[in-house]
Amino acid sequence: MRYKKSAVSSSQIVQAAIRVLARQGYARTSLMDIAREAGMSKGAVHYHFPTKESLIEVVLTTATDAVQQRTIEAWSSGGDPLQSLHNSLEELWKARAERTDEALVVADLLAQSLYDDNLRPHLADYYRLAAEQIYVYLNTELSRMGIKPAIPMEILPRIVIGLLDGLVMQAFVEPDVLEAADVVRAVESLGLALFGVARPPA
Amino acid sequence: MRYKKSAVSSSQIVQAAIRVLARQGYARTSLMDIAREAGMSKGAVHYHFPTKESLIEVVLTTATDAVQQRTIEAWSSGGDPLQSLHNSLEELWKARAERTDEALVVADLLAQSLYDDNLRPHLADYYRLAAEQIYVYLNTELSRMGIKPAIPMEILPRIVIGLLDGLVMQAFVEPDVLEAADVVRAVESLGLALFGVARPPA
Amino acid sequence: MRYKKSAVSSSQIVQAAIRVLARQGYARTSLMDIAREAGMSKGAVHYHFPTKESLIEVVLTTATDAVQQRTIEAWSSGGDPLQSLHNSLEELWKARAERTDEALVVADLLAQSLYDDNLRPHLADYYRLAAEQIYVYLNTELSRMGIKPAIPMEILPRIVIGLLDGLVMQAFVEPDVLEAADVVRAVESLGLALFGVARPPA
Amino acid sequence: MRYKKSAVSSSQIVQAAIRVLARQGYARTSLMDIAREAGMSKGAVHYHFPTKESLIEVVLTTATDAVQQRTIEAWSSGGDPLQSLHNSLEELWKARAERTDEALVVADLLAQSLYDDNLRPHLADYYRLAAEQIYVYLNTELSRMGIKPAIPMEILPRIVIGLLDGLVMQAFVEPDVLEAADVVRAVESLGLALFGVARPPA
DNA sequence: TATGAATGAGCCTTCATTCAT
DNA sequence: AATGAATGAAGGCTCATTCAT
Repeated sequence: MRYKKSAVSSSQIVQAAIRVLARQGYARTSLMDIAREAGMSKGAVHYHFPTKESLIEVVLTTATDAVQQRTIEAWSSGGDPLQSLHNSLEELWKARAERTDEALVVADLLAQSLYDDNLRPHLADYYRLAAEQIYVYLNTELSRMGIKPAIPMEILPRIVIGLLDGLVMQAFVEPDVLEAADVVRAVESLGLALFGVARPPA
Repeated sequence: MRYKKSAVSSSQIVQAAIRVLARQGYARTSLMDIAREAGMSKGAVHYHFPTKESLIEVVLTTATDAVQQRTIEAWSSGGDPLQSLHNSLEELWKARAERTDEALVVADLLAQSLYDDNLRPHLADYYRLAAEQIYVYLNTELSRMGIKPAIPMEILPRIVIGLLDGLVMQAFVEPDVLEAADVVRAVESLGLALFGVARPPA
Repeated sequence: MRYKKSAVSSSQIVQAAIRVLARQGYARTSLMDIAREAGMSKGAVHYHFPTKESLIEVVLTTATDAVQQRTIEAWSSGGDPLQSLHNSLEELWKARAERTDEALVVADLLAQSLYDDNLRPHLADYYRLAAEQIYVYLNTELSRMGIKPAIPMEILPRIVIGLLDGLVMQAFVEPDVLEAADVVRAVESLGLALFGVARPPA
Repeated sequence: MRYKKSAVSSSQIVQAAIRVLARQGYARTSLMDIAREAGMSKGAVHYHFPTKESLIEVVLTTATDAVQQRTIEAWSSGGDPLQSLHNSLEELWKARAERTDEALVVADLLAQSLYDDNLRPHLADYYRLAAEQIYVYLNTELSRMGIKPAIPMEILPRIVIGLLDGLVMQAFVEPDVLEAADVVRAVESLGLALFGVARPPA
């Protein structure tokens, strides 16, 4: 009973932290802010997470998991391969660009991780996992369609992720420059071009 | 005379700030760190830049300018269009991925800018300028080669920048996963595929 | 049965506290440290000792008792009076200087007691008891030997204690400066000189 | 001019710290207490002493110096050797037992030093210096008087210091048990007994 | 133009204590 | 009799900022 409460409080804190971080960014967020958002005392936060770093680590993995989780489902769409690719790309993009709290937190902590040795491995994992997902998906689909990509399959997933992440940052900085439909269509064209397949008319 | 000295000190501070920020990241850098690196007192820094924000703004524009400047030269290579494209892409990549102080600072402040209304416009400018450069270049080259891209020319530069920026973040997080040659070759293939041109053998 | 268990836990806590205090000193010891050493929760410690002060008081009396107890036996050696004195002094010294946990705790809390009105009386008792012991012993021995000291019998025990305590602090601060044999011999000479008796050759 | 101010403030802080420590003891004294006593902000204290430890170190050396300094003068009394010894012992005692702020601080930090590796060396120095002073004095006086002590000259100063320090702690714990006159007379007798000299009648 | 000194708000963390279970 | 959870008051420290010189 008491243990359950701890788990509940613990995740309340993490969720609160994600909300505050999404709103203010890491550099401007104090434990007090998080405690207040979680409706607890500062002491309670420290009871569950001995240091700020330990909390942020959990926050990061939680946020990356959320972003990841949202895309996993998108891969299994089956049916028409072209339509499936389209849907998957769209979800991949939305999961990052829709300014969900988790996506914002990942983007922010990504920069932090450049200088924080505890954070960096988590982001490396995040990239690796995402790359794997895409690799498996593309490998299946492409062999199903009997075509070979123009660039090595090992690097292709990294390209996809990089492209999306980089575009997301632009979208965050200039919200009106990039529209979802345009981006998806462009990425799609790009992907198809690689395999000598013409994009179907919009 | 006095003005010159002031300008010298001022830029010494900015350069010192770029070095320190590249080393420690924004969230872990204090004005004291910067002053020490610049060989001055904290008071002197405040004399030249009334607030920390005002200094960071100048730092950001200086850093983005440096990254920008490095690529401008790359565009004018002329000669064989394919070779020219290759060279330009390579320089574009290196300017971001070589972990120069300026590139690191831009990557770090990019995240800051999500929560800092003073910083964001500068990054928007940076993106806009880079996109314009690429637009002009591609427009010229493509019409020279008489081909039309498969995706709108308006969005194409954004794609290129996004792709490179996104890949750079991965390279920063996992230094050994992406090698320059691979990236350039892949991006190149990607670009060429868009225009139905096969990449020349390595 | 329940009482016994309580008493057991209670004394476990006190013993754990003595160990931790001997290791870290009062100023650096928290109730958590003590609870952990005792293998209990913080709440359990508070169940047995409502406040930290109340625990420390018991710790102090326990520690002084232990130091005291160890010397009591030394007094009853009988036999050759000179040899008896020698043995007693030696034990008196060792009980304090051997860095037993209890001796360290007494030394540490002695300083605390200067500012803690609850602790001071306990130390006063400790001194008084030790002085009494020595008084009784010396009185018996001296009258048995038929000699009179050169300084008042009332102050003599205080002198002995003071001498030993003061030397112990030096020994604690500089472990290698004072060797047990030297100290005992010196104190012995001192004592004997007071009564015009030459110390027997080593 | 500015430098002087710094030195002044710095020593104001140290003096304030000594007053507060003498009043409350190390374990109960915060930097805020010291800042308030010094009439400055907490930040100012940290400006002059980066850490609490660094301040305490200076406080300790200042306090031991003060205690030391007070006795140095006492040694040079010249004249009748017995009277000189008496005066010196009296001053030695008073410097410790009169509850001057410095003496209290030394007594308190002495216990701290058992667990603080930065403090211990300072106290070792304090003991060493005091022992040396006494050594030189006694050596001169005794050879002037043509007598030899019953215990080794190397250990004799340690005995004197230990005796006084130990008695001081008793006096601090039980202010009314030990009176200065009694102590001095007793110590004097003790010293003289060592050399076979009868103490002159009070 | 530059410095040393000082401020004060805020930060992360520790800790004795309370309390429901 | 004991625990896990939570509190809230300090505590030491950092830091952007101000100011007299």
